[in-house]
Parts: sequence; structure tokens; C-alpha cells
Amino acid sequence: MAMTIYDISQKAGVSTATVSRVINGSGNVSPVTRQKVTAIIDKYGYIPNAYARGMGLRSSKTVGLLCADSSDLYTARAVYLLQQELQANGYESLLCCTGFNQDVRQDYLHLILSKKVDSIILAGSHFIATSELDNAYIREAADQMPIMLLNASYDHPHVYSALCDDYAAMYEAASSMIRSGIPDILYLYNSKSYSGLRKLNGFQKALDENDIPSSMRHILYYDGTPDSIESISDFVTKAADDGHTFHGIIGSDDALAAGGIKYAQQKGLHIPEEISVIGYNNSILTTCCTPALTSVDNCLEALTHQLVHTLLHVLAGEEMPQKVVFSGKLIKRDTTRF
Amino acid sequence: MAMTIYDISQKAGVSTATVSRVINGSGNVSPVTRQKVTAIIDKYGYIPNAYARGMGLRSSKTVGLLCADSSDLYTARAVYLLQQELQANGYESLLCCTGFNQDVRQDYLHLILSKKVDSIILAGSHFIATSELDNAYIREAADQMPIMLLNASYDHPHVYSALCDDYAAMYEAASSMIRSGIPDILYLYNSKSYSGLRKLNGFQKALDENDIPSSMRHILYYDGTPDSIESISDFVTKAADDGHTFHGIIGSDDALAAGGIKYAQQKGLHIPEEISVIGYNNSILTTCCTPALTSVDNCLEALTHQLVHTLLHVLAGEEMPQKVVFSGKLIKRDTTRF
DNA sequence: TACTTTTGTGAAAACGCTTACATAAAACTG
DNA sequence: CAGTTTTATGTAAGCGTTTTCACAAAAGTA
Repeated sequence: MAMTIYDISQKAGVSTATVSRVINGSGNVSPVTRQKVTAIIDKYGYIPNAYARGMGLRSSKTVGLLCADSSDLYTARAVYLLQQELQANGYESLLCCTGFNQDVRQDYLHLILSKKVDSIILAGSHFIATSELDNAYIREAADQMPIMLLNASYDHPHVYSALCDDYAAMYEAASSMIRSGIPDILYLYNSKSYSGLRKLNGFQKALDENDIPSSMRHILYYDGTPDSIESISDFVTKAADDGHTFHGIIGSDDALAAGGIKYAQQKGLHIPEEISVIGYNNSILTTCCTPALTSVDNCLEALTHQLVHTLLHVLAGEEMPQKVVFSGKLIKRDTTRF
Repeated sequence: MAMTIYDISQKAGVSTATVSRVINGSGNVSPVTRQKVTAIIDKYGYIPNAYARGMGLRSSKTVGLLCADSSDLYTARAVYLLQQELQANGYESLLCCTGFNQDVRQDYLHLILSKKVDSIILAGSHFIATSELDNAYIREAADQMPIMLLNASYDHPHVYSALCDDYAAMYEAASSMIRSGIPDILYLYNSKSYSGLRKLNGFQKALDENDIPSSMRHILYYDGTPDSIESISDFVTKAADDGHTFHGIIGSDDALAAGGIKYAQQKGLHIPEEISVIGYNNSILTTCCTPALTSVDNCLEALTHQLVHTLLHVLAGEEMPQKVVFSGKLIKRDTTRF
């Protein structure tokens, strides 16, 4: 029932080779023949079978998009932007969400390799900086194709990355808060990914430079579900009850900071007069909060654009930089005094 | 360099047919042979080429996930859940975001058909209830494979759907608000999708039943960018300035309702004493807002689960219901008086 | 034991496309 | 105009699987 290239060649009175050449715009075909074949193709709505095609060709024109959870604010946007960039360049996106499950990830690696994807893009807080398992994973994949890292980096000849200088951005955010007269800051983070660690280091750097004593450093890892603001505020309340005293809160993402705002409100503390809050990612949550949340814009759009740009050129066999770094920007709103 | 089934068959001293049978668990293979072949496969880490495979097989084990914008809160979650369900059942997800662009959608349809996907799932506020173009699109796709609709329905033998009874849920939400003593409600919506229209109708029904005069009906279509809470509150402010008077705001999604909250705060109106607000989707925004937003939970998880369930059975050739309806649930928080 | 059924296996065709090679026709050379 | 290059096209050999068919060996039958 479905048309094949053979059917088309019959109807057009030419060989399959000619039809193939017309479809791919390869080789020389006379204008009149091209026209004739095109007409038949249009008439019957013929669409070549990508599987048959993928066999002859080297490229499947597909890229695996690997992440843990594509529904979190940041990753969702990253996935969307990547997908858009890829589609605009004729590539398809195979979405692979591991849900932080190693087995699923293994299955996906298998699937991805069997599909002969042209590349894999790792997005979101997928992997943990310290995990040797992750490294093995990347290395294995990198043997077969270029691997693209969004906001992470890894030293390997086939691994390319585009990242935001989270270190500098968080350093800037913390410095601003200290400069505004708040030395005792609660730092909340919930991911030990590369970017999570970079942020943390930037924060520490700012404290170090300002000689903040360790008694004023409150760095807490929140390992609850990331999508419940209430449980975050409960977490902060508990921290305060446990003796942590702070007049500023910095979250490694906007949800954490939003939890900080909730905490302040429940406690009856005025923002920003009595306590300041800064988030990260500059997501929709920033303007949803009251007061609107000061946050770091990590130029995700630029990152995704660059990453796909690099990928396309790498696939075209060109020499490209392994690593491109952009800088984030502190967007000032109403939860800070500066 | 990459292994083929032929290489494996050589090393195992059997034919390719036997290797294929081992891989697919089809036909009869003696335990000893199976063992021998499996060992070789494992040893060399052989992964069959999905393209070659897709040629012989009828199924590509891939489903197209079509949406307009996978980064919006609701769709992102839908996509993630669908992808998880599919992956758990051995299917891959080809993510296709049209960005509301007809040409892109056309390209994707082409791509999808060439990839011989087993089905297409339409998710998110993808298509407009009144658009004949959309219908043609669905029909065309439905000729080739089952089409699954998330929270929409369409009468066609190959189109299946799982939906939330948004009509009833919104009716319930509006009724509750009216019952709490608020007859003049501002209804904000930003999508003319099937679900958008169903919600609107449910809202109207509640007003009708309570004999709310048309002078108290404020139904506004917001067509700005959906991810800026500020522009929504500006929109509401403008509506109030234009003479609309209301003591309740219902949004067809949480972002719109959040804009309503912002508006009330800027105006200095107390929530819920002076003005009530209800959102829809029960997203993370609900707890991010202050006060926490009362919202309708539209049981997305149940929908996605059901949809994939239906799909799998349809693909297995079983008879399945064209349409399964779930009911939403009003989650009461702090922006309403009931 | 002679006959039928089942089981395990391989040879080879098919799947729908691309492409290297061959060849004929057309277009240049000088 | 003979010789060379270019252009247009077709033939057929892959690409890596699955699967039909055939057949031999093993296992049941009576």
C-alpha cells in the first residue's frame, strides 16, 4: 500500500537511482526529468522510508536528548530550545528521560546506540560531578559519537560543551548581598551536578573574600522533592529552629529561593528590609513570587544555541572549540536591597 | 568497525537466522545454542542496528510526541510523563514541538511519517477547536496510524483520547466561588484549544445556573506571552480600569491566576477577604504564590497513564474505548474563602 | 521398527533505499 | 571533425536485519 521508490520510478519511467537523486538533490539530473519525478512524488504524496534510508546513509539525522527529568522548569526549557534548534537544522530529537534511574539510563544508552543517533546531548542536572559511573557512561558514548554537554564540561576529545559561568554568577550574587550589608547567608542547594558545585564554589569564594567567619556560613543541602515550595519552607524553618541565623537566603534555583520567601512570610519577616533572597535561573517563578524574586539569568538560550551550533559543525567534520563559556547576569527585583 | 549480526553469527558458528532468533526470542533455539550466541553478543557488546531492523519489522517502536511548546509547565509535565510511560513499555519518544508554526508542523508530519512511527500523541494546547486545518491534519495522520489525543477528543475511528472533564471541574470551581458569595468573577483564558473551550463552557454554565446577569460577566481572552506574570497583572489592571468590576478571578491556568494575585496585591486588595482567585492545573506556581493559590488538579498523571495504556492495547490489535474521561478536583488553598 | 510429528538450523529472499560503476548522449575542444 | 570532457541515466551491488522455506535430526507414536 505504501509507495516505495520503485513505484515512483515506474510511474515516472525512470530508474530508482534517478528518483533517489531527485529526492536528495545529489548528482546531475536534467531539469525535465527532475520536474517529471517531482510531479509524481507530489501527486502520490510519496515519503521515503527513513529506515531504509538510514541503512545506506551514515547519518540518521537524529540526536538523543538525555536528561533526568524534563519536567523541571529549567530542563523543560532547555529541552524545548534544543529541540527547536535541532529541528530548524533538519535533526530530530529522541527524548530520553532517565528519572535518575541507572537502569533506565542503561536501557536508553542501548536504544540510542541501536538507533545510530548522530550525537547525544546531555541536558539538565543529569549527572553527578563525583560519580565515576557517569564518567564511564560518557566515555563509552563518546567512543561512538560526539557528546554534547549543556552546562557541564568533561575532558575528552569527543565531548563538547557550552556552559554558563555559574561560578562567577553566583560569586557576583553573593558578593552583592554581602555588599548590601548581609554577611550571614543561608545557601540552599539541591543538586550535586557540575553546575551545582560550580555555584557553590562561587558562593564560597565570595564569603572567603569578605572574611566571613565559618559561624556565619550556613550551607544546606536540600534533598526533598524539588517541586513543593512548602516542603522547602519547612526545611528552612527547621534550619532556623536548629540554630542557624541568617539575614539572607540564596537558592541554587528559583524554587529553593521561593521556599525561602515562604519561610520569611510565615515568620513575618519583611523582604527585603529584614531578609534578602536571591534565586537562580530567572524562571517564571521569579515574578510569581511576592515580592518578585531577584535571580540570576543563566542565558540558557545562548547556551542551547551555541551547543547545537557546535554540534552541527562537528558533525560536518570541522574543528570546533571543546568548550564555550557564557556569563550569567544578576536580574534585580524586589527581594534584595540593592 | 561496528559489529553486525553477521559477525556474531560467524564467531558463534551459527547462521544469522539463528542469531536473530536468539535476539528476538522467536522460533526455537536449543538452550546450548542460545547460550553460546548470547555469550558472544555480550562479549562483543553487539547492539543490533535499529534501521536495518525497522526495515524488516513493521513496528519502529517509536511514538511521535507532538506539542506546540514543551516548555510550558503543563505540557512539560505531560511530555515527561508520557515519555516515562512509553519508555517503560519499550517505546521511544520523538519529541516534536511546532512552536505554533504551521510550516514546522508540516515538516514534522513529514518526518514522522518517514520515520514510520507507530503512533502520534498530540499533547498540550496544540490545536485549536475551530481550525479546519487541524482537523485535516489529524485525519491525514489517522489514515496511517492510531492518533492519541491528550485532553482533547475528535471523532474518528483511529483517534483515541484520554481527557479530564474540564467542563465539570471548571463548573465546580466557579460554583464554589459563587456559593462563597462572589457573583462577579473575572474569567481569564489564553487558549482556544479544546480544553480551553471546555473550561469556558463550564464556567458559563455555573453563571447561568446562578442567574448571574451579563453585566457581571467578565470573560477576557489574554493573548500575551504566557510566561510573564507581570504582563498578566497589567492586563488585569487595564481590565479593571476599563470598568470591569469583579471580586473573584478565575484563570484557565495557574499563571493567569498568579497574574490575578499580583494585580490584587498591587491594588492593595486582601486575598481572600476582598477578592478570591482560582487557578487551573495545580502546578508548582500554586504554592509559589502568596497566598497559596486554590487550583484545579486535572489529574494529568492518570491521563497520560491511560493514554499510553490505550495506545499499547490498540497497537496490539485490541478493541479499546475511543475516549476515557477522568474528573478534575478542586484543591483548596488560601486564595478562596471556602 | 516404521511412520509421523516436532524441533533446531541454515540458505536465501526480501525490506526500500543509496551509490559505485558503466555507458550513452551531449557538449566542448583545437 | 576526431578526440576529449561533461552530463544524464540505468544497472546492480550493497546496507543489516527478519523471515519464509527447506531440510535434517530428534522425539513421539502405534
